[in-house]
Amino acid sequence: MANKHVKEMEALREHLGKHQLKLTRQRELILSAFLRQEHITAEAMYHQLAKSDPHLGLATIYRTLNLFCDAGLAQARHFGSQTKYDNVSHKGHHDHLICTGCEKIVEFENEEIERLQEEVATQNGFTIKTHRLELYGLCSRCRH
Amino acid sequence: MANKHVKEMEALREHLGKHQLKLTRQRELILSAFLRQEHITAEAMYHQLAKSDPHLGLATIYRTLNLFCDAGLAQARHFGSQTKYDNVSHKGHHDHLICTGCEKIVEFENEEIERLQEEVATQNGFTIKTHRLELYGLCSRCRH
DNA sequence: ATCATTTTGAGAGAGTTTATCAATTTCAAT
DNA sequence: ATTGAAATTGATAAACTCTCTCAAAATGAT
Repeated sequence: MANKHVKEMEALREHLGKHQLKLTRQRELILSAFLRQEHITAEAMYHQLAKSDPHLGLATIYRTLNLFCDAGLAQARHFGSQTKYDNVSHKGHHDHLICTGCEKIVEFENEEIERLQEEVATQNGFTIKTHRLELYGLCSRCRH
Repeated sequence: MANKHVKEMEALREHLGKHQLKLTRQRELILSAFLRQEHITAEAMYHQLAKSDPHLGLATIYRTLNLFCDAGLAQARHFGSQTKYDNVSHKGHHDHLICTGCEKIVEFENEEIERLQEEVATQNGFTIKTHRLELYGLCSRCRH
């Protein structure tokens, strides 16, 4: 299980080293669990990990997920009242199709859209660092 | 000032009428203030209106802005921990360029991007209801 | 003007995320 | 392997944003 995520583990180590931070049991555990998901909230991860490690604090989950964001492994997305953390380590940037019926999330990438975004930004004198694109609607199953 | 926003006022009246809701002094006041802004949080509007009407409650601002959303005059957008309400009454749908340096927000529309979004949705069996596209970066002034 | 219904204001309450801090763990230097 | 300075953790309090509650006030159809 651990050897599955060597690359991400290495990326975390590198970030820690650069910022005089330490590698802890909790950080390894949370990274491993995080990489098994596509999108997860801190709360959900807390409950999930409580089974194997009942004393892992919620604050630690939040701190660690934010650390992953700093390290470029995760990306936070705010949905209404909750924040979901996306795994962006192993794949490139991606956008989301979200079904408002069943909450299903489909990821997609579209080169052409990305290119047009750059174009719009340039026209307005902006240099884009990141972006978010979310399409909300009904999936084929929920349309009925 | 009031006669500037006759159309929106009429739209609100129509919504109220259809849902057996009442037109109050507060709703008029908040609508008038809301239409003078592009993007505003409930909290900011609360402080802004406190000067002229110290007893206007925060809950009323929230209730009223949500009412405007129902009426199609406003649209809520979640940014990190805060919710901004956009004025969408007088213009069509638009997306945002956001400067992470000075918080400036530039609106834009791009037909081609919208078309490609539809295409992606169709490919995945989705029917889009709404979307949000936000580009984050630095404006020309903040790049230095 | 009357009165059923809706709305308001003020504060309590709910939900999510961050701050605090003593105790513990990490890791570089012995 | 041991030490010790520095970082981290867990538990809880606190902060923050937004909604709920409910008595008092306002609205608008009659």
